[in-house]
Amino acid sequence: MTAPTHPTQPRRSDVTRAAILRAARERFAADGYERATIRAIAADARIDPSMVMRYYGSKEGLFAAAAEFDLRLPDLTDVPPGRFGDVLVRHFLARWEGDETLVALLRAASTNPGAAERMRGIFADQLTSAVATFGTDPATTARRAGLVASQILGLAFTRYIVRLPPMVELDPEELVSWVAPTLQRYLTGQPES
Amino acid sequence: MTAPTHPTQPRRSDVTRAAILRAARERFAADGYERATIRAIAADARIDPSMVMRYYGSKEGLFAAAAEFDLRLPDLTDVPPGRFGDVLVRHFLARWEGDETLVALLRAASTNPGAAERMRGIFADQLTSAVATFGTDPATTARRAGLVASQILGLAFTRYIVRLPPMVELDPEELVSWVAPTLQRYLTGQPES
DNA sequence: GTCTATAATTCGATAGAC
DNA sequence: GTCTATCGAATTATAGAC
Repeated sequence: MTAPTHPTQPRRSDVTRAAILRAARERFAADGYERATIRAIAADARIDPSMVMRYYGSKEGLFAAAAEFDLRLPDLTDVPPGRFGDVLVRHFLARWEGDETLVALLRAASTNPGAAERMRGIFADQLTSAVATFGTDPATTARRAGLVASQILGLAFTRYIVRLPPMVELDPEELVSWVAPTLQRYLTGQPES
Repeated sequence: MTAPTHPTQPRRSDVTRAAILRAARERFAADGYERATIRAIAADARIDPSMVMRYYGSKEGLFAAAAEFDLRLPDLTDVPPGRFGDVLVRHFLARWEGDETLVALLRAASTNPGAAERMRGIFADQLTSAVATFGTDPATTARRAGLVASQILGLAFTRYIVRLPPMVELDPEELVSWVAPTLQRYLTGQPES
C-alpha cells in the first residue's frame, strides 16, 4: 500500500476501480445479474477480467459494490403536507433517470437473493425513515412506506424494465399528475371503508 | 402418432408433458429464467432431462409453453362503474395467489426479452381490452390500462418477488381497501390539475 | 499492478442404443 | 418413448509469470 503523493491525485488503481464499477452498473442494469458476465464488464472497462476479481473478490462482491445506492430522499419536514406525493414522484423520477444503479438493482432483485435483500433494505429503511419524519401514526408508518414502494417500483418496472408502451410514452409531467395523488393518499390518507 | 384408445384416456406422454410444465412453472417462478435449469426441472418432474428437449425443443420453447397465461379478466360491463377498482384488485389477488405462472413470468421478464414481450402482450392486450369495454375515451384507454398495470405489477413485485415485509404482511382485505381507490381513479378519474 | 493460462464446473443440446 | 453418454461452449475463479 503506497500512499499517493497528493491526496487529490487518484492512484491508478482508483481509476481502474471506478471504470469497473461504471461498466458493472451498465451491464447489471441492461442484462440482470446472471447474464452480466465479468468478462463483458471487463471488456467494457477495457481492463483484464482478472482485475475485477482482484479488486472485488467475486461476482457477488462486485455487484454489492456496484449496487450501493442512496435514495437521497428529501427532508419532508420542509414540504407542505399536501404536496408530499408530488414531491416524492418528482424526486423518484429524477433519481431514476439520472442513475442507472437503481435499474440494475431492480433487474437483479428478481433473481438474486442478495439484490432483493438490498432492495428491502433501501425501501424498508430509507423510505420508512422519510415517512416517519412527519407526524404519522407510528403504527401505520411501515405500511404507508410499503404501499408507496409498491407504486414507485411498479412505475419503474413497467417503464424501465418491461417497457410497457403507454408507460414509456407518458411524459414526466403527466406521470406526476396521475401518480402523485396515489402516493399522497398512501402517505396521509385512510383506506376506503 | 398413434391415437389413444379412448379420447378421455390421456396418453403416457401427455402425463409426462403436464408434469414437466408443472415443474417448469415452479422453477421459473422460484429462480427466474437463467437459474432455472432443464436438469433441475426434469429432476422435479422425475423424468430424464432429454425428455424436456424432446417435447419442447429448447429451454426457450419450454418457457414459452410454461408461461402461457390468461388474466381471465371479468367482464366489467356487468359491474357498477364505482366498483371497478375493487373488483379488479380482488380478481388480480386471487389470480396471483392461485397460479404461480404469473410470478414466473414476472421474475423472468426482468432478464429475458421473450418474457418481457409476453408480459407486454398480456397487459397491453388483455387489460387494455377490458378497460375498453366500458365507455372510456378511446384516446385515454391505453394510458389508463398502463397505469393500472403499474400499480398491479408493483403490488406483485413487492409482495411476491422482493417480499417487502409490510407488503407481505398486509392481509388481502386491507390491501384491497388501499389499492382499489388507486385503480378506480386510474380507470375513471382525471389527473390532478 | 497487469496479464496468460488454465482449472473446475455447469449448462444446453445432440446422437444413438434399446 | 425413454435413457445413457457425451459434446461443445461458456462461466467463475485461481495460480503464477512478468
